[in-house]
Amino acid sequence: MTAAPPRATIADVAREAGVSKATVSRFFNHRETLLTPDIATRVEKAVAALDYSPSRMARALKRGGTRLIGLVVADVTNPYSVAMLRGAEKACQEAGYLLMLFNLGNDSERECEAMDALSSYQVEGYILNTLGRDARTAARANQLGKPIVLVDRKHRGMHADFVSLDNATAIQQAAGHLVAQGYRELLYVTEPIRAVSSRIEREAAFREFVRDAARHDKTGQPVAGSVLETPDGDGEAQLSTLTDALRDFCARTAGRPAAVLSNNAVTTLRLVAAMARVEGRWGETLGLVGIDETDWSPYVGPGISTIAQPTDDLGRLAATCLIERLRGLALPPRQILLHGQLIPRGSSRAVGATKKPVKPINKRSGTR
Amino acid sequence: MTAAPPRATIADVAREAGVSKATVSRFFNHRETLLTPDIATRVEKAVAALDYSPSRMARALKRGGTRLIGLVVADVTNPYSVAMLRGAEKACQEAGYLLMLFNLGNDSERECEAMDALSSYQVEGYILNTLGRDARTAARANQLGKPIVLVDRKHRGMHADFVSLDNATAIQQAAGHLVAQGYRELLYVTEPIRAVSSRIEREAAFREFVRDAARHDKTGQPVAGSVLETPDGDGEAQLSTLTDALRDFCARTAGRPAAVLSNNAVTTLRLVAAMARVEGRWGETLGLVGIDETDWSPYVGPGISTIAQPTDDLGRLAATCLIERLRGLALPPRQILLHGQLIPRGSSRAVGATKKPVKPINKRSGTR
DNA sequence: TTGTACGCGTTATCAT
DNA sequence: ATGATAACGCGTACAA
Repeated sequence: MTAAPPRATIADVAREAGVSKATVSRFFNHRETLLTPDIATRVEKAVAALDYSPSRMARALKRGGTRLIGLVVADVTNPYSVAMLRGAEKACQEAGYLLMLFNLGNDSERECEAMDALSSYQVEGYILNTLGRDARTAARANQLGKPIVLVDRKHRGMHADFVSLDNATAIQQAAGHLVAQGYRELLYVTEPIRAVSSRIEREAAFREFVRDAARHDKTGQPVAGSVLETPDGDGEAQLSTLTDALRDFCARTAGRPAAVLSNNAVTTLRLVAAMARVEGRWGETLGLVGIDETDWSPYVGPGISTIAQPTDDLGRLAATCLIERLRGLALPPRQILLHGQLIPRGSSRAVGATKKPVKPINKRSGTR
Repeated sequence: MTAAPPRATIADVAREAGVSKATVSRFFNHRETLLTPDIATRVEKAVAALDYSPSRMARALKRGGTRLIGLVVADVTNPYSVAMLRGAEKACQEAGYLLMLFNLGNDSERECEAMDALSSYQVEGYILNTLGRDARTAARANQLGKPIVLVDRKHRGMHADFVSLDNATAIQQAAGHLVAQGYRELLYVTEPIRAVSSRIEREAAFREFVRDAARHDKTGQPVAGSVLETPDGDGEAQLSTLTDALRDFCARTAGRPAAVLSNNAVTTLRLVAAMARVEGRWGETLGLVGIDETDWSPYVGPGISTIAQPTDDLGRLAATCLIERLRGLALPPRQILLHGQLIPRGSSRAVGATKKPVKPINKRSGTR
């Protein structure tokens, strides 16, 4: 086996073609405008012969601009992250950018580490889908002076574009659907809220919904709501706590149609696991609608009703936003919110509920 | 808003500390061995003051070695890919490498494109989880002269390490389990096999299992098996074809306990969708065991029996293998196969079946 | 239109 | 132990 032949350099091509390095460089950067067809083909042949392609490293060093975008993601295991990653990666590729991936594994301590690692490769900008607790990160980020797009989670003190689901509307869709289906006792289950902006917004929207529903009630069947944060961890302890909470909720609301609204896909899955231990069934014992559509939503129990996020669009938009900035767009930070889409299934088909048509919207809200 | 301050360079630090660039460089690369404590602290201060960190680009240009690894993945949407991505990314980070991600979106045409894009950034090696149809890729890859690790799918003609599930054993585990549970009619459902090595191996293993079972049968209840390739596409047409096939299989095997063995998680989900249209239930009408464990396996129907792949280990091993090569390990291509683990659930609990204990092994097989 | 020469930020070699 | 300098591969003034 022969040793690896070193990569051909611009000098090799120049020699092979009998021209200068500058000419070869021009062949790649200004081919049409300032090159003789004769010479161009000579270079072309040499390039093909040596299988040469310019080193992005060297190019970036000279010209600036690595065409690299850093993507920091809180947890690659989260289906939401992957789905939006997919959209972002696609948009980047189309614009000639490549993605450098850094996964936090839900460890917020490593936010700074991630930014630094990415920064040392001169990424031109960042797409951040992170935890948001760490104040140092914001300082670090602003200091970097590179454009940033935040996805799903705002970071306090960070001066950046923001792309996300319209959380308030999504919660209204979900809760409104449940009420329309006849449920009157609502339980909002969320992961520990901490300082995660999307969790804060969703919980706030839920509380507001309940307040409004109570205020405007004329049916004499007022809507009641409460909130449950799932305990930390991932194991048996958490599951049994959740199971107890579900049992408790059932008991507490006996006689009134009750339903659960789930924070996201991770929570929904935990709820499903807990329900498997309760002597009950989604849609009969308890209603359920969860934020985040997944592969399995249609097939678990009677089908889980969801609010589907336009994950692909979110990722695409995040990338697009960033690339616009890289091209020089100088606007104050934008906020782009996309609507989710309610997908009603068996888990929210209350007994004797009135049927309501689905409203399949997904338009972009205004930017500000 | 002030313009972005340009990144501090080694020269800036040198000036600030009143030393030469060489000294600053030494501070980062050979600090302990050849630097006066006095000078070292001066440099340290300057570095902190300017928030300097060396440019990996420039370093790579001079020294070679970008500490970058290219990861080409056939489809980020596939849970298997993501799971192994997670393991790989973690191992890379721990070894000081970063991952550049390229997603093929199941478009094998772009294999070469991916390699080239990654190569232009001077990635030091590749982890490939790709389609394997494209012969050009192998040539391209070998030409690059950089180490490569193949995950899950061999590439004909490609000279590289290979990390994968032990497909033959996995199929034996799955099929053996089904037979032990009393099923006698087996249907192996797979995505279009084409030239994908893992699909070929699994199908071959299935056929072999059936042959052996027939040969050694002494019960008078011989095992029969057949194979079904799912049609291409993703839509309604595919689903109804699959549904018909399932119905047909049920009819054909009426009276004998029948079960389906699924190629991977994607196929399993399609089977689940199809079964939802058939007047039947997994584990009662038909048995089912699928390769790939997923989040939802325990909660769909009576629970889907699976062969769980050690995805995290696979990813980690792939990265580790590659990094060993980068550090100079010169061995002939290795083949590392990991065992899966059977997770029996309701979908394979045949009526009156004998209970068998789970064998929770996951040891590495020999390398060759 | 093409070639020459310099600099991007870093590390390695050679002096000191 | 530290400093000056060349070189890595490339793009771009500037000169021809």
